[in-house]
Amino acid sequence: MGTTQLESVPEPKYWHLKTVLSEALDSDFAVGEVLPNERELAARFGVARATLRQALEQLELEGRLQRRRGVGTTVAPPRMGVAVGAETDVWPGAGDDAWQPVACEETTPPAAVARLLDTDPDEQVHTVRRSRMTHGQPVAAELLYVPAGSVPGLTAIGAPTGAAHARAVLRELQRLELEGQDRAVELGSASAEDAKQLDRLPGAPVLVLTTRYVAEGRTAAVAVATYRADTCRLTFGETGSVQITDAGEDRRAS
Amino acid sequence: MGTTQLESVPEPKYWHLKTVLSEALDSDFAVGEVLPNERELAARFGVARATLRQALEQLELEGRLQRRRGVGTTVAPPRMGVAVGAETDVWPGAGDDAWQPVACEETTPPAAVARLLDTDPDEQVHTVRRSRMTHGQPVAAELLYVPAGSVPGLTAIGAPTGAAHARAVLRELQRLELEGQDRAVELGSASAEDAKQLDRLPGAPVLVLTTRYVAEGRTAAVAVATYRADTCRLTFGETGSVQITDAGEDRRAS
DNA sequence: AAGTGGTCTAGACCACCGG
DNA sequence: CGGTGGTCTAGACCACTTC
Repeated sequence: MGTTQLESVPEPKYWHLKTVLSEALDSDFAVGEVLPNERELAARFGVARATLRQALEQLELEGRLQRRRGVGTTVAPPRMGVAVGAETDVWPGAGDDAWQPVACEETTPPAAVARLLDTDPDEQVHTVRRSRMTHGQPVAAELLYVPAGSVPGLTAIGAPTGAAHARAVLRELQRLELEGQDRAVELGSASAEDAKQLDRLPGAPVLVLTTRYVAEGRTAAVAVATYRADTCRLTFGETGSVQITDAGEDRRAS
Repeated sequence: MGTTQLESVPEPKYWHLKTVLSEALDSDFAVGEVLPNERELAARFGVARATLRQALEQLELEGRLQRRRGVGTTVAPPRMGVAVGAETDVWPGAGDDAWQPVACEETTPPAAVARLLDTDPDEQVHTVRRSRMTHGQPVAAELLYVPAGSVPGLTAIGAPTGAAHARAVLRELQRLELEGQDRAVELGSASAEDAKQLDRLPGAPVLVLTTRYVAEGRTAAVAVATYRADTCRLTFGETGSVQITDAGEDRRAS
């Protein structure tokens, strides 16, 4: 009879928690500040720790929080805009950007990359691993796949590994005339190696940027770069004018 | 003494599970096939259901699985490439693309958008909600913010809401000469409204594409489009030639 | 009604970081 | 060493879809 239906569609607890925490972050916390630990927060809100963690995970996914084992949970700064292709039609390593070659070896690329390169699935290609730093933090780990045909000058090589060889491959690549490039972005999760390079745990969410470099009418190289999804916003500038500097998640009040 | 340390760095169970399941998906399952339910899978692998779910969540995040409450877990098809800006320098709604206006109302945009538009934080702007379909599925939900100054022809309006008005705003917008656009991509989670429009649960991972349209030397409009991260790969074509069709997650065997 | 995935609990132990 | 977040368990109930 008088049973007033308070919640016809009961919002999940963790969802409501996320909203409450989000508003608290906006009003009561400064960037870099550490939150109370999970056990205390859970007790304070009267929920199980797992539920509280579900809310924290969402907030971390949205780039609002940063959690580090053994340290604590801190308020994350706004995501940094990372330019990808502001320098359009430029070979990797040309504009002496923030990329830094780490190593190089001969590998058989993943099937999907071999398809883009139009090589045999078991053909070995030069594989350059690079690392991108911004503001002192690692933001991206990249694997650049270069078929032997794209770097004909690299025939007599003594030690086909290491950072030195990586630079040699990049140098040879820049001798080709770049005709264009296609890019694609998708969500992924960090492999064990990428995670280490990005200073995150394996499985951390990443934005996977696949770039296909076209020269002499064919695919000359393919780069697969994984960007930290929690700290990065990928910007694609075209006008050369002021870029989007702070769109970010909708830190709404309503 | 003779204690052979089998696992100096014990891999988490859910991580190992994910690998095993991933390989099983490649070899033993076809796209669209339904997996055994979670309780049975957990029993079969000898883990708690929560642990199994952690592995399934990762695989869903990578676009390998699709889970629907009340139905089951199915093998997802490869992500579809969704072109964003293959038609560069075109106003929204011009190329009669897959976008479809849903509604329009006057709102005060989020603070971040107001900053991009360079309007007062509490100034009302036309807000067009659009929906993008591909292959019969909803892939993106967009909010397009248009300040009154960008559509001077819209002064005497009777009913400033609804799909009809949305089309009117887009029509007026196309009278301006588009000079360029900036884009940014980042990870987000679906709001309740976006989730409904995308046929997902609130909080589902989305790729947020923010586009700034420049005309007459200033920002004439801003679009915030949220793409389903589980099913979409955003492609940025430039050469106009063959695009990246299937890069995707590294379905590796190693 | 039966079966599915989604949420939630109250514990436990582990890996890592700092002093 | 103590404190942090990360993993894992064995249950329970709920919301949704399908028949």
